Amino acid sequence: MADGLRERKKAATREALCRAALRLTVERGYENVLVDDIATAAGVSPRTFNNYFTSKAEAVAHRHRHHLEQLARKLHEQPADVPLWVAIATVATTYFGGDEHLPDPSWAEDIGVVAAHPAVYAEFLKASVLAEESIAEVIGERTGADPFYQRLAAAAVGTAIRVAIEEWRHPDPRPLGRLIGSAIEQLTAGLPTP
Amino acid sequence: MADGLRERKKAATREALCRAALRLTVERGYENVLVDDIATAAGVSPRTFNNYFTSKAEAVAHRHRHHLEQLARKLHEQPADVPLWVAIATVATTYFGGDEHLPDPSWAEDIGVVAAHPAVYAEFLKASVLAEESIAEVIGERTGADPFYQRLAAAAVGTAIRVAIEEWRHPDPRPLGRLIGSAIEQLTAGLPTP
DNA sequence: GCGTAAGACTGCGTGCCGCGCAACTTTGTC
DNA sequence: GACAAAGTTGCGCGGCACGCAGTCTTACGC
Repeated sequence: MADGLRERKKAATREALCRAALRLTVERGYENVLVDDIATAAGVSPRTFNNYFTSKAEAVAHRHRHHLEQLARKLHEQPADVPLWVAIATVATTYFGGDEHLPDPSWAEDIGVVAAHPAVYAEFLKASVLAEESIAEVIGERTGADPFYQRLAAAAVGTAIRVAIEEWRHPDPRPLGRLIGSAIEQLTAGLPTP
Repeated sequence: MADGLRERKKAATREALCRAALRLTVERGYENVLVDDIATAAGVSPRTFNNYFTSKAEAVAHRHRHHLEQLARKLHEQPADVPLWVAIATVATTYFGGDEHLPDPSWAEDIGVVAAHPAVYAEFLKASVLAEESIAEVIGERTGADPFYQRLAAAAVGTAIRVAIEEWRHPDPRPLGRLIGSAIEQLTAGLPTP
């Protein structure tokens, strides 16, 4: 059974844990949050925390992965006759740029704050790469391309979003959606030197 | 003084530490290596280890960063009249593909083995991104392009190498140099769907 | 329904890690 | 040669990740 009570409870706990981890870290700073605090905030024992995440940093970074996987879902829902990169550009700019679609509005800012800690930053990158698997899969469905292309294209998408977020936090006055769009545009143009 | 005894000693210690970390981890597996072991192997006190690296995983992944920064140096040495992406493709394929240029020949295999551990993998990605700063700088010198382009192009190079390494380890029978070349070629062509 | 097996949560205990602190030693400068 | 600056080291501590075993909850066949 893919959707029993068990599964939903687990998903809810994981959700509660990573939300609490991100929120508390934004509020107090990474060093001032104990895993006990996160566990308590999620209504679960400290020991259970490590049944879901292998490190505190991983929990904090997990929401980023979640959102990238949402992106893969949205991409999957795009009509099949839309060219791949048009679909990607559309989804990425609206999901991350269109402020109303995002479940948590301050997310982009939050991860920027949180990723200031080296350990969290590393996990943020890992989360991004893990989510690329989902994106690669969708690209495979759409194009039927070889696995190498799937992974490379998915990685390019992840990279575009990452660089755009970093540029946005620099800060670049342009809105995030526009920066992501610009990054994807330059990539699909073959990165010609301007 | 940029090159006193002090500086050289520090560099030597850092080198010894991350070499030992990588070697021991390849030999015994990440879990079976203590920081004490690494410190001892490098001829330094355990406490000193954390004066150079903030975590064991960081030390293990550091050689990857080192090699990417060597790549940036090689790129810098390329004649200025060579087009950017030709220079990048040349340097990347010869440095990582041409087996004789690499200081440690088994490096590509080693990082593959070592990155099996999630914590190390995260640090491996972080190392890659940190090295991108050096690459971005060189790209800036060569092209005079805006910072956004610099970072995006550098990130694309890092991504191409990462995906090629993962593909190579899958394993794809093609040699690593050729995979990197293919990745860069597809990127500079704008990732057309095959 | 009901019993049983599988799975999840929890408390406890342990070993390792990262780092602050305060000596001590080495390197660089005048 | 003396003084300042920087690096190394031993000590100690708080926290983290996880193995283990017991308890409670969910799933499923009858």
